[in-house]
Amino acid sequence: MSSKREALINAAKDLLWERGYEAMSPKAVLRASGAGQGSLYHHFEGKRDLAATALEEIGAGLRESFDKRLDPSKPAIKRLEAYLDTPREALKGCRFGRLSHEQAIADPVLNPIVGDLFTHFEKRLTATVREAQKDGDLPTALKAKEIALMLAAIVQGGYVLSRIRQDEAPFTQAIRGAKSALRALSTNST
Amino acid sequence: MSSKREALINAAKDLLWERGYEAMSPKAVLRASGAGQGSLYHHFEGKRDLAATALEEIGAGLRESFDKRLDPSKPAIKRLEAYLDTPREALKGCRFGRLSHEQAIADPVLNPIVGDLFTHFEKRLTATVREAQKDGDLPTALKAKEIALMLAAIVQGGYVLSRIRQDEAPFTQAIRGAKSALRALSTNST
DNA sequence: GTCTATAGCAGGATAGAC
DNA sequence: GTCTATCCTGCTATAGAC
Repeated sequence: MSSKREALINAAKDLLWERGYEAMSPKAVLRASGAGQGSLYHHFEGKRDLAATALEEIGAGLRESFDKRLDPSKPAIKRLEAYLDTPREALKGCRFGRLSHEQAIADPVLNPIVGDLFTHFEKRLTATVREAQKDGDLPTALKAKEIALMLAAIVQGGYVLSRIRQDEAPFTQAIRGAKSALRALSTNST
Repeated sequence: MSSKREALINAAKDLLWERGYEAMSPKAVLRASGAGQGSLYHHFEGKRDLAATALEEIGAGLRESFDKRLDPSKPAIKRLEAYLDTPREALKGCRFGRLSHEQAIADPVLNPIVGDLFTHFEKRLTATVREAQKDGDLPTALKAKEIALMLAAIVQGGYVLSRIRQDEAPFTQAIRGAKSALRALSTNST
């Protein structure tokens, strides 16, 4: 069977989060997984193929937890808050966002894996903002897509600020700023 | 004299922006600067020292243009908009923000160079938000520091989203969302 | 100050035995 | 399917001539 295959993928998932793509060396993957060179190149074409497989799995997990957070049982404005309130490891960074400044993000194989998930986020957030506007919880003068991208940017930018400062506080505070801004917009739009 | 020294620093500045720290190889710096190995290791202790020098210069430039943008001749709320409206190359990324997910950001020599500038940004933005509140242009219920970090995060996150999507639009739209949100908050706070 | 030559080491992939 | 041994390349730094 392919017990080593799974071990390799899991090790790659960890290392992609900890170090990113370029700094994820096959050697480190082998060490972390307990597999030998042969297993890696038997199951995968190479580093990029392994990373692609690992990223697909990571993406599936991220998408699932995102969709769960935006489950339409609560009012739209609460779902936006829930998105902001998603528990996140500010100092480790976003598993996908951290790849954004690597060369790998322009790779034709790897880019869609990351990009398609963000497109999904953007669409769902935009629809949710629009719904909140219909509910009278956000001003209709705002463009839904712009607010959606703004919220996604706050999360991604929060990671950046926290990593630079080596402190969780900037992330937490940026998120709190976003939530209180939403609330201030909300109370004035009725 | 040290004409090669300047050439090395300038090449490093370019490469740090294009590729980041880890991917900036001394060999590439030499090629781009036209200098030989000897010059590099004569003027600098090594790659890290060269990068530190280059980052200091980059940081000085960023600080100057930031301070110019927030010059207190205009009302505070306009200065916040001017900050958001700073011309930026969305697809190249922030010269400092792009380092946030590299190991180098935790380096005791390099981190302060980047971190101190962001601390400066945060302080100045916070003071500006507070001033806008006093002017009656933003709700006093908001915490100035949180809004300041939120704005900085939107810029940094905009870069991330644009790089992931390989498209300037997400950056532009996130910024537009922030500006219209500020305006919506502004018209309601008087 | 600047150059070329070279060293030591790690990244990424291949070969071939078991 | 999995292993170890090996290869080639490029990164970072040092040595020593000019």
